[in-house]
Amino acid sequence: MTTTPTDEPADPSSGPRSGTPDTAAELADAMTRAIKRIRRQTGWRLEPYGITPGQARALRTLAHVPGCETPDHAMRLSDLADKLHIAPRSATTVVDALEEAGLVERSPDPADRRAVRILLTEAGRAAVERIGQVRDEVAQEYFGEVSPADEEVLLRVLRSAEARFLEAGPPRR
Amino acid sequence: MTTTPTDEPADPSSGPRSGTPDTAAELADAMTRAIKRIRRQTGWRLEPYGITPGQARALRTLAHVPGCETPDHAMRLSDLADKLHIAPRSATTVVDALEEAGLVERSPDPADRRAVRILLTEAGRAAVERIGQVRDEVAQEYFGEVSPADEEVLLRVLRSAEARFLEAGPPRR
DNA sequence: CCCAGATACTGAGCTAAGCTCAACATATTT
DNA sequence: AAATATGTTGAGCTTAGCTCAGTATCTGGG
Repeated sequence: MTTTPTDEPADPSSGPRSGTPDTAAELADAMTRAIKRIRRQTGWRLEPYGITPGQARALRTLAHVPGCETPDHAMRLSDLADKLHIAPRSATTVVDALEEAGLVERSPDPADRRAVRILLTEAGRAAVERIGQVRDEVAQEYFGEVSPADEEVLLRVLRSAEARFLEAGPPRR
Repeated sequence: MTTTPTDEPADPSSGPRSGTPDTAAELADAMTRAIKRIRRQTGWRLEPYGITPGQARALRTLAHVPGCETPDHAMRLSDLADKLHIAPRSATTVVDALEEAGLVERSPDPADRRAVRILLTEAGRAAVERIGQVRDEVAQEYFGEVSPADEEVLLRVLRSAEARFLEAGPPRR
């Protein structure tokens, strides 16, 4: 949502001048377009490796937790579901596919025999590596020309907006 | 893709300092998180009106073309498909739903009897209005506290990155 | 110690939103 | 006029989600 109607064509020269009340919306739109393109590019470049966008998300999520190699720190299936904002049952399917592809393996939780820990395999770690490279590469192509000073502003602003949002209560609905 | 693994929890205080080679990727991630949250919020707030995210995209796209009230300037179904990056056949289904909901109506193209022009109905225009309001509202909540100066930087950077991208050849694949 | 209720996963079957391929009507070119 | 190209849609498939119910296990109160 808040998707800009004009995706590709959008000419960046138009739009409200800063300070206008709807600059925020314009900002969101510009970011939406950028992210959409970056995601599309990234998806395309991972296709040759047989990694789908959904798998990439899952792998990155799994790899993100510290100690994700060990059966007592790696994510549980339900944790993965939470992070991905999908139902636990759906995470089962995602993990099935990853396991099928040899990128991940289920390991019993040492402390809770109901639970399953998801461990990255060697191939899984390699995939995460590739995903990171592609991600960096694409982002670099898109934002590489931005001056360090501007980058600094961007990051600062995004982070503070994020912090404010998170603070404003847990994701309400 | 290029989706940040840690969605909600991501603490904005971590990450590479600016200037680091992968700042660009960090930027993309931060933007991804922001956009995701904005989209989710927007979707939720449109639910009560019975407007799905997909419909909102389509409506905004349709409303975007100048003269979209007249059967000889309004979008054709295939144009809509292009803009939405979906197959023409899929646009048929989207339009079916919108027509069903009374937000849109098919009108024969005066100049090409194969083609169909998609006109917004009165209700359709009202829906576009609501969508715009919600979009502004959510964006404002997320980016409202950003100083005008920072906003200016953000928009400038996003636009120039966009321009550079578009210039770098039509959406390659 | 045992049981009632909570929790972690998964099987079965559904839905939404995309897709392709082929049919059909109409345009355009030769 | 015929051949080819274009715009839309019917039929049927795929993917990524969902819920609901079932099984296995854990945990807190008696």
